[in-house]
Amino acid sequence: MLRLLSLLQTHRYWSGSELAGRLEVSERTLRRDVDRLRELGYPVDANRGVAGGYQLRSGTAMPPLLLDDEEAVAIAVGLRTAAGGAVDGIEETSVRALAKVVQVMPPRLRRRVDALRTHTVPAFTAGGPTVDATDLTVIAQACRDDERLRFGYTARDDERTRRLVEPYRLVSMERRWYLVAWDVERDDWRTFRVDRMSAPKATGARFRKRGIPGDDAAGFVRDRIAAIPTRHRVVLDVRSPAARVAEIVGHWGTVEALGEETCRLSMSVETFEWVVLAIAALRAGFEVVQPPELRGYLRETGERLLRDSA
Amino acid sequence: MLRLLSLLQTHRYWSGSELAGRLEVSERTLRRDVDRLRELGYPVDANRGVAGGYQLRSGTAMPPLLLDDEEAVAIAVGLRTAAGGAVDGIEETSVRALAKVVQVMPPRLRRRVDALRTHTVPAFTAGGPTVDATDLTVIAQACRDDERLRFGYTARDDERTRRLVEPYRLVSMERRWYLVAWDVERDDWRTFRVDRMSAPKATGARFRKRGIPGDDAAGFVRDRIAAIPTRHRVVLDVRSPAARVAEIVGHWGTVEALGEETCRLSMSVETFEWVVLAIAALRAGFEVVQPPELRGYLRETGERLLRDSA
DNA sequence: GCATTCAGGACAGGAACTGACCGCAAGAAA
DNA sequence: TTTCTTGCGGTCAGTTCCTGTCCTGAATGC
Repeated sequence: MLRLLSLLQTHRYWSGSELAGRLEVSERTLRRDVDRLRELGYPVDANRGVAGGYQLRSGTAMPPLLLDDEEAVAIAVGLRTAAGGAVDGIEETSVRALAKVVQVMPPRLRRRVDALRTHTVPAFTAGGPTVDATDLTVIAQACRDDERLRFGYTARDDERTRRLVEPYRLVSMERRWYLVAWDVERDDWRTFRVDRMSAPKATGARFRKRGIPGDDAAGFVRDRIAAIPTRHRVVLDVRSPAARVAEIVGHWGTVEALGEETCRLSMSVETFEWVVLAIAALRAGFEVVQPPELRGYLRETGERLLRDSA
Repeated sequence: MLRLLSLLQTHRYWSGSELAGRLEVSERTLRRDVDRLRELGYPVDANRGVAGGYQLRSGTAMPPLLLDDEEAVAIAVGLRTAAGGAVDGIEETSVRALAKVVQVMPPRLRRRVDALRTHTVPAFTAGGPTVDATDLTVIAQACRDDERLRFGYTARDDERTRRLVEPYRLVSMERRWYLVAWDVERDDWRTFRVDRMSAPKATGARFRKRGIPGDDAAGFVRDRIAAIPTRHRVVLDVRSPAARVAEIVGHWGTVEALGEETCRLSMSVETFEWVVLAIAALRAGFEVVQPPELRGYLRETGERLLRDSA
């Protein structure tokens, strides 16, 4: 049954006799199995006549995915980058899915995933700390399974401590990961920045989850974070046709034509380096509309470039 | 049976009675089912005594993955970015896995994936053309299923044609996707850059795959590509401690200490904009070691920054 | 020691799976 | 049109194997 699903997933078309042979059953049984699949909600199309066969179409629910080794590795790697913040808005889900995949993944595949990590083309966080996706999954699993977690933590003042907590939830906010947890030794709720944690390990000891005050982990984190890394809203007027600008940096912000040869580029960035990158890529004159402090930054950078490239 | 696997995948610990209740079977049957799973090679651990239960460990093979909607979306999105070239070396596998996932994905989920695409934080291809992952999967599926493919193609000289081909294989090379296919109308093997293709559609007509000359699609592409986009090898001496430089741009190249306060940064980039980004992020003096033409580029960019930020 | 929880053998009833045989229908090619 | 291929589905009998209900053991933690 599962094998049938698996075969249907790998190759789109199969003839009845081929499938029956592969599964070592009679063709009648195969037809019945196909029927069963259909009853279960997996739509299997069939074509009659010469060169007919079966194929699995998309249905209303995800069927069990039967992956080979390589595909599993690819999925894990993809989720890893997504969890790292490459795509907005699905970090949490990615971590959850990653935890699930990693949990059932044979160790040899896990090693391959780890090996590939080193080859990741970095999303270039421009100085921002990166979190290790492996740690992230450990934490996510501990949250899910109500297991206590032990880790080292470097506080903002560089003080290093060992912590034992009852993890509550992972929260992704402003490109950073936070763990909301009950600190067992300090007897209180705390938030931890994941990039400041080291070597998190589930102790294996389970606990009964307690309710968080306000019942809103994300809100809790938001309240706790005094200094949210501000994103800057940047507006530039560029002396280049809107079409060209859109082509080069379009997926980065919005471009709005001001005339034949000029346009306005608006984008939201975390640090000004990205603006420099955009300007470099554009190879066109520009004018800073907003914010004023960007001018000083650009001037300073320009001076450095000019002086040191002599 | 599958439901049991699914439950074991979602939550790490389950007590026997809980599982039995959820599946509406007796506990004896549950134990037998667990046994069966174990015989199938899925290692289910069990803990006795108070607070005991079952958990799914990683085994020697990937079990069928049972995903909920959100997880499926996360996986598709992750694979999408990986296929787009965010991670070196697994583009091909990612596309294969993506094709598989997308094929069985209910339409409503597919729409969610598409919706999320627009929110993708771009890997900032700095002017390089981007391929649409949806097109990529269509092509990959056509390759896999031996279906003819119809699409529009814009050649290097901007000439637009309609093509009907028998797709052979997708090849990812130097951050670009190429399709190797037998052009039915031109009666010859051709390579197509995927980013130059528009609206690829499988016609549904299947064909018998022919062998490619040399039996090596990647080699075929390599031979056909005259101008491979060259990557520049850049070496900079930076007036900042190696540790600091490594922290900021370390995942981007290699850092080697030259003294207490200086170090050498080597990286391989496709375009010089990235060097500007690195210099901006470093906020430190530097000296270009290599290549010489980088100096001119930096000077020009510096001048523009200085002039236009006034 | 006791409660809890998993492990697993024996047994009987029954559901469901299987293969064999059949005629039929739909599509493609001659 | 005819013919061939391939999928569709009904019936039937045999048998596998799944299930629930006993039961006793054994490990774990209080």
